[in-house]
Amino acid sequence: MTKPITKLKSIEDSAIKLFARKGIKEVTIKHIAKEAECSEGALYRHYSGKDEMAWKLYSREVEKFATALQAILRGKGTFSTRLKSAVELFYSLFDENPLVFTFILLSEYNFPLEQKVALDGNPYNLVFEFVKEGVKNGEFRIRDPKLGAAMVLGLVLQPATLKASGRFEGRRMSEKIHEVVEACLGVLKAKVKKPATKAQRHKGAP
Amino acid sequence: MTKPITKLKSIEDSAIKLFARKGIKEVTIKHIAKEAECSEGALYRHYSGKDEMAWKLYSREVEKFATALQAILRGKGTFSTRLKSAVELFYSLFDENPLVFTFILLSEYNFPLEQKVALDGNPYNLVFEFVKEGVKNGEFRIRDPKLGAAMVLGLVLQPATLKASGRFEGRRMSEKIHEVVEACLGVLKAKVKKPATKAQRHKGAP
Amino acid sequence: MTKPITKLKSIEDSAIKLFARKGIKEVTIKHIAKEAECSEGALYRHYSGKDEMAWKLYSREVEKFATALQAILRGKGTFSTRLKSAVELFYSLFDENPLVFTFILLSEYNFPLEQKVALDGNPYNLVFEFVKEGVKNGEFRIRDPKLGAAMVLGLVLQPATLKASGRFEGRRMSEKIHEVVEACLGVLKAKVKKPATKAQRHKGAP
Amino acid sequence: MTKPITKLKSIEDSAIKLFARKGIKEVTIKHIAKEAECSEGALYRHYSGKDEMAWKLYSREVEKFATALQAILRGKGTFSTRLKSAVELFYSLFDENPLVFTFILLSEYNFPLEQKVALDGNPYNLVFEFVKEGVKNGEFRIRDPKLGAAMVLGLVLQPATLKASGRFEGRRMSEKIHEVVEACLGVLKAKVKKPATKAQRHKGAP
DNA sequence: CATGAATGAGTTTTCATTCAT
DNA sequence: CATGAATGAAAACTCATTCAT
Repeated sequence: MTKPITKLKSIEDSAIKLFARKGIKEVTIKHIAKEAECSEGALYRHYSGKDEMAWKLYSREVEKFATALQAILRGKGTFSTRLKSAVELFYSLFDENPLVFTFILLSEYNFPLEQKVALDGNPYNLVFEFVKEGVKNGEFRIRDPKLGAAMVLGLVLQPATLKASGRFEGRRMSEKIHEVVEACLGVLKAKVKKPATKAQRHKGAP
Repeated sequence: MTKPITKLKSIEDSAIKLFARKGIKEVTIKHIAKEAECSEGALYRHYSGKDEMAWKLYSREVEKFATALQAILRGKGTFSTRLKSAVELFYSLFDENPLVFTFILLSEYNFPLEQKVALDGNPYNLVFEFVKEGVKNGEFRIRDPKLGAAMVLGLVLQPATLKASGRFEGRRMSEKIHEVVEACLGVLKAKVKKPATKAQRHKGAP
Repeated sequence: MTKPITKLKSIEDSAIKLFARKGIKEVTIKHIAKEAECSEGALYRHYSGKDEMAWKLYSREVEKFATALQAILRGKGTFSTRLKSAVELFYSLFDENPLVFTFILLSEYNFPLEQKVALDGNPYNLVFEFVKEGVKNGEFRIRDPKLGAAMVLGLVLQPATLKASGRFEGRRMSEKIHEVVEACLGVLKAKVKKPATKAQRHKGAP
Repeated sequence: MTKPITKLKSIEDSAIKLFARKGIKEVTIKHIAKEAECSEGALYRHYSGKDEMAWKLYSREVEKFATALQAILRGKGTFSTRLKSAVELFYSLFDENPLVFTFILLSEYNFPLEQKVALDGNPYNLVFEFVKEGVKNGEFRIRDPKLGAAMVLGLVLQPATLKASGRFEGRRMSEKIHEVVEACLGVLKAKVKKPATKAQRHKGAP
């Protein structure tokens, strides 16, 4: 019954690992087969070819993340709260499985735009929509929501990207959540939720 | 003596253009030769191969930019002023020559880390150094300068990257300078230079 | 498991044949593939390239021969007897498989010296060692063993080389064994074993 | 008047040096031009191409040597005396200009047989003819003159070849003349000229 | 004339995919 | 089914030779 089924898992893990390290184009079927300790032909039992595999893995992981992200961004709470949860989600998942996120982040430009745009719940779109809503709602007071989304995206991703490429020390991205969220809220000119603690008396636009 | 009549320029321009549009790996010698209207062998008089060419072009352009960036970041004026000039520099150059910057931004991950790190005047390092100085000087009050540099970098680059990949409309990046600079200063918790309006009294951590 | 059905043998045989006839440099992958009736890519499953293949085939054949030669030269019997056996070995193998030996003899100078010298059981070294021993033992009375080894080597190889390059007629090198051995013994100033006929009384050093 | 004419000499010397070290096929026009410190096109002023140059240099040097060799082998004196002079000639010239002889020895198999055979005064033919005459005359008593010529050739060339490739120490081949000549005479079963002095203690001409 | 960049045909090499075993 | 050798089309690279300057 519980027979190990196939080497699919091993193949996919190996592929993601190698894609993350060297880029899709640099990785050959031979590499993957070696890493997964299986034959070169094995891959074709599960995918029609290398390109399909790369795209399937990419979109699967992106959508997995996007689903969680969407739940948060479209969820309850103030926009600021949701933003914070989103960053927490991303950095936690990144810490849990840096290879997957490195793969996602670095493979971004290996697929034609149309494909990516068609992705159900493209993260960039989610963020953009979220910012737009926040602005409409009045909680974010940034002028250009599209620019705001782009800046926030870069602000959150860049530290992770540097970490992925080894140029950012520190054990876990999670440690940075507070500062990053604070920065995001500043960029979006979020209303200070509670003048509560004297903390975060941020950026109130005039 | 004798005239150096050469197709080098044509080859390099063609290569950068194609690299920017399709990615290094997707571009073949044949493509470049066709675009440059020369033979395939011509390239090899100037470079030992495609990979070397890509790296030489990348590092040349990065260093060219880094030199200008350095002059600004290490120049005179308050840190905030210099930051503004740096963003202006980047977005103006981007507008002037989007292909070159697209090439740089999207090729980033096609080179092994060691190579990039060894780059004279690596932009990330310049920004990090700049932020650190700004913090030491007291003009920036962000806690973690390394994180700050990463966030600012992402914040500035991401809109350009989206533009480069066609997902960010708007004619010119230059139009965004003001908002981006403002965001950067917020992230770094810059002291408000002139208590101009009473605006921007932000982010003082407790 | 699964059958290893391979064209390796065919590729190697074809390569040796062609290398022997036209020289390594003149032979293209295309030639080999055609002769072996396989695709050009097939070679690369077994060797990293043409040069590696040539060297591997060369060294394999040289070492194969060197092993047999060593067994004889370090074996039992008088030095003269062993020398005779060695010549017999070489000429018999040459007759059996002229292509292989032609390949070896004519490819000699296609490999950098260091590679050849590193060859396990380099035939020249074997012969030199053998002559040195023979001198120490007193059976060979030549003054300069290194020179002796060189001369004997040339004496034995040159007729074969001429044969290999088509300038030496005669069906089989084996027919020449007796005369060649006699010449070798003379060169090395071998003690006359049995004052057999009064022949061979030449070369007697005082 | 005495203007340096051309770089022909420099080109030829460079070519011979490189051919000797790496083999004709391995040497490119670029190599030669660099070594000769001239342009790649310069060569074509003197030769119609690389192959022609190689053959012209080869045949020129071979014929130069062959002419001298012929004068000796067809000259006066006993066959043994002439043989001695021939070896002296070869080893002296080799010592004077090892690169030229290395080039000749190693390039041997880079030209089609027909070309070489057509060479005026092919050294192998000269030696063969000489041995045949010596046998007819009765001074050499070897049975098979063709084999004898081959063996003598190998015996003389092999030490030089090893020297050329650095596997034979000793300052000069000339030092070996006596022993080599003695060996040659033994191989050819030369009549002892004068049982005279107690043995041939060298080359005294009659 | 000399130069060295360009040519272009030929060669080597790569590698996703197929398929006989 | 799994394997890994073979395929073959595409890509990269080489280099003798040409020729504009």
